[in-house]
Amino acid sequence: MLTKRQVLVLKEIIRLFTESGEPVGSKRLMRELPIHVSSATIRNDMASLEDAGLITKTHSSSGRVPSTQGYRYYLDHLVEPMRVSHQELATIKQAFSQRYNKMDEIVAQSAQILSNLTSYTAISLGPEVTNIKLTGFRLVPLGNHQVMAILVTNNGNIENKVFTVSQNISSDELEKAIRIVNDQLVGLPLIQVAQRLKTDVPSMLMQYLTSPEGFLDIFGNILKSAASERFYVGGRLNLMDYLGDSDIHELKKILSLIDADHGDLTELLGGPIRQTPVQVRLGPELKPIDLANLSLITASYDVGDHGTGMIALLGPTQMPYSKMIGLLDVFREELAKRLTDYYANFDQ
Amino acid sequence: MLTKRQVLVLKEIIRLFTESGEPVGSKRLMRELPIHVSSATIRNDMASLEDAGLITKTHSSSGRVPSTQGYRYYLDHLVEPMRVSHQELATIKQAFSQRYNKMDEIVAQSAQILSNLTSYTAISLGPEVTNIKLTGFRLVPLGNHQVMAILVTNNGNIENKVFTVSQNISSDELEKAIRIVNDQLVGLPLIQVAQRLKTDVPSMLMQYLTSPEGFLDIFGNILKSAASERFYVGGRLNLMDYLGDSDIHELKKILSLIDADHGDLTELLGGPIRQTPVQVRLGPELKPIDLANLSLITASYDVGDHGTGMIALLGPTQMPYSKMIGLLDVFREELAKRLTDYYANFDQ
DNA sequence: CTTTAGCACTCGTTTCACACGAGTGCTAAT
DNA sequence: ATTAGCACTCGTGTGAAACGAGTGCTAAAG
Repeated sequence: MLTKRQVLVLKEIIRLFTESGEPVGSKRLMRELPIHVSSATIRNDMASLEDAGLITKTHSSSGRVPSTQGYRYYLDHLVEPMRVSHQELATIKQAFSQRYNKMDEIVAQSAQILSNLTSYTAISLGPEVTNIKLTGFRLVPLGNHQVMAILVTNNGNIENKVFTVSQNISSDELEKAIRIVNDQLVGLPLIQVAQRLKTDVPSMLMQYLTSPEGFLDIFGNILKSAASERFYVGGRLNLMDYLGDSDIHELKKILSLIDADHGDLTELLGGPIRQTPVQVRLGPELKPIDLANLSLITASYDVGDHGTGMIALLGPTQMPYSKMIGLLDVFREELAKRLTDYYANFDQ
Repeated sequence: MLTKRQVLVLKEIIRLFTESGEPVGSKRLMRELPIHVSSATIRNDMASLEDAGLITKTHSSSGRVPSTQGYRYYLDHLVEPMRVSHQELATIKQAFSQRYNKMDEIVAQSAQILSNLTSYTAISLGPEVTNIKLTGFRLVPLGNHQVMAILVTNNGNIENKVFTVSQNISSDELEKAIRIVNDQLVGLPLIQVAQRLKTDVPSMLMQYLTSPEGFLDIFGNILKSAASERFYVGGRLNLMDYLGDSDIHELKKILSLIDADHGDLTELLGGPIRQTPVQVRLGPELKPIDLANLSLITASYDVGDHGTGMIALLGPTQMPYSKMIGLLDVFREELAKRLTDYYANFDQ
């Protein structure tokens, strides 16, 4: 069990180390601490903290640095989120004040805003309803054997792809096929749509199309990309600022991880989307790779019926957590509000 | 004027420096050169080359390194493009052997392929016809006040955007408006389209739409993005490998330059697209910023009536130019061929 | 006139010794 | 329980010395 003063010392070590980036010694602490005790006393406390594994030395006679466990303890018991200033709140609102035509645009921009605000790297992931439903499907002939397929889902996602069809399918036949899709499949969750695409839909299409395979390919293809998660990353290059000392290979590894869409990033954010408060995960606690010297703050945001999304902030372990946690907490609310507004616009 | 042997020495210095990355000394040259002369003789030649400004020392008693002028001389008078192996050619063809549905996909992939092939950074820019023409315009209502606008141009570009319209415009009115656009504007160069959008088109639309402003906004907006150039970059992160020694700020500067679409990149590639052979520009010769230790190989590719595009390779100054120039020369042909095939598919 | 052997010289790199100082742990006194 | 005092540790910085790859120059040989 830690004494009151030991807790104070730990907090101060974290504060000073975050500010200066240098190991903190007992004399320095004596000057900075609000209480008046000698450096020897502080040294005793520091020894206890080290025994508890909360701080370490960089070498046998250096100042102390918070350990991963030290940060963990701090985050679990000591941090108190800082309130964001009115000014900052205004900046956020201002940044969101554009007009958006697609849900994705808002989510993408939120990563941008958050990275600008913090000078770290932000990752955002659109709200995901457990069962996205199909609300519309269109095929638009563009001439020259080209067709654009458009798929609309109830979470506001609009997916489109251009396909080249081998022979000219008569637009009459297409019309009918599209009508079948819209009559039979609209309103169903995407998972069910995908299922029926393999079972009874082909035979229904058979009546109108001589070879429904091409059509099914197109539909299946675009269905797949509508169902897959999409990440947006803002401030990739900020990594270079706060990862300064570490070597270039490390940097490349992290950038590749972030740029590789799907899969790995989902794991980094902690698996499938679910509602969580603002959470901090430290480098060694992260999967799929141990991001030494980095930590990740994640938070979910809630858009009611339209699902739950995630927003995350990747930065150095020596982050001003108090401030960042407060910021993210406000930010998630703003983002949720902005998305709710967006949906309200054409939902009723 | 350089003697035959001096030229040989220069070539060998460049070759060895490219291979090893270390300054080349007279003894090393004596071993590697095909002719048998003493190191003293070589030293004399090296002194002449240094007087001519083609090589320099890193310090007063080090081996020699090619100077920018030295590389310039080499590139202007000495390089002979290496033939690409059958294997490599096969790799290129193989990489292009997918099915493409959009012209952009081919161009984007070409940057990817080229960067994989070389481990450098590749930039590609789609073929640009001096006067792109409008070949089609569609508006597809998606429900919920949303409309997707699709614009097709004769260079195979397909641009689409989703808009939210304030009040429900009757689809009847829209139909008519679209017909006007298609009847009046299709076949015209985009520049003329943009012009007429400001002059006589509004009054024509007036007959069918009560407030054509919204429509014109949409159309103008999408027209703009169809007309703007688009760059594709492959192997951004390779920069980290070949820029290893240089500092992290340099790296960030270059990455920002590359990631900032439009504008700066056009300048880097040497202004507006035109037909050029494979060209090498060295760091100090580059605009808008002096990319010390880097050099840029550019080449245009020609797709006949469908315009001329650019492809470029950014790498370290110590590149195996002979090989890279040969490669890029073959690559431009392959890319042109691939695009020609693509257009032929629905052009007749 | 060109080439070569020889040699003194330069300068970056590595190694080692040494001093400095910030910081520690421990002990004994308060 | 706190504090003053002190020996000890260890990273950092400095300077001298040894090393070696490479150079420029001179004088002899071809």
